[in-house]
Amino acid sequence: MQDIEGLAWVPRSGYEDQCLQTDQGRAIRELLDRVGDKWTLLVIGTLSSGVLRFSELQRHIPGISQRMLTQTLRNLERDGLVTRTLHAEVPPRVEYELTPLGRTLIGPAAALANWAVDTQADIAAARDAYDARVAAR
Amino acid sequence: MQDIEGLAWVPRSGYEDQCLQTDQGRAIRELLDRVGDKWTLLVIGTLSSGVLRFSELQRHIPGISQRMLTQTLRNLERDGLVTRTLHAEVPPRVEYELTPLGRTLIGPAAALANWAVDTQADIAAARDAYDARVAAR
DNA sequence: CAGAATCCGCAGGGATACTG
DNA sequence: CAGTATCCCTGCGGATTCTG
Repeated sequence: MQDIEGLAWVPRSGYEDQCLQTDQGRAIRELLDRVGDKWTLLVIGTLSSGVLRFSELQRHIPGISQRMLTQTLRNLERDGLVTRTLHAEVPPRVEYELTPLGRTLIGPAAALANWAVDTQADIAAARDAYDARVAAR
Repeated sequence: MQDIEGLAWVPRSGYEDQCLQTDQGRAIRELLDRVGDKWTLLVIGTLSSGVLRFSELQRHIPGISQRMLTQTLRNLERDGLVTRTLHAEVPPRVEYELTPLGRTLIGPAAALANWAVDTQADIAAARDAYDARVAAR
């Protein structure tokens, strides 16, 4: 863990320095590289409820292809956020589960998801107003 | 604001129902559509420290092009997260600022950014271990 | 200064077919 | 069942040029 107090996303004395050029900027980039794609957050959200096997995951996440589910799970496994357990049976059974590290992402991610839900009405209204303003011109 | 208690990203009674097929799934999609691109979170993070004009924003966010800054700001303005104030001078001066609604995003987004910083060492280690395991085979 | 418009490369991701 | 491999296409975003 490293100290990030001076880099948090909050007002500083002013904004004279370029607060996003260093660690904070990199943090955001890494974050987006890791969970900013189309499926990762959905997979994590689905796995937050417990262990699931491949086909179950696919059924829980409508629209995801085999290819993308595999790819997403591999990346998560590589990052240490998900474990993959292959049971040597026939037919094979593979179970996926969030690691303790992966579970630490649930809180922040859920907060952001809840933000999306809480603000959707306001944002839709703002959008309509904006579009009306543009159309009127 | 609508009730989302039953849809939060937490363990439910089990996972027998498809928790991501409805509101929660849509929330994540909308979230990613809105802030999942390459620059939006960086712009919001930069504006969290106060009012900035176009050129200042561009200087504070290394690597962003005029095109993408403009586009990002337009979207944020349209969603009601940022205000654009054109001062009728010559040369023109345009100032951008987070709206109260936009400011509500700072907390959740910062939490996620901090997660990225806090976990980067663990994730890098997991990655190295994974790659070593794969290379050894 | 703050943009609008245009061109273009390439990576994310969908559809499909095949395999241990 | 749980993948892998291949093809293909869309659109994100960079570079450049032009304007009020």
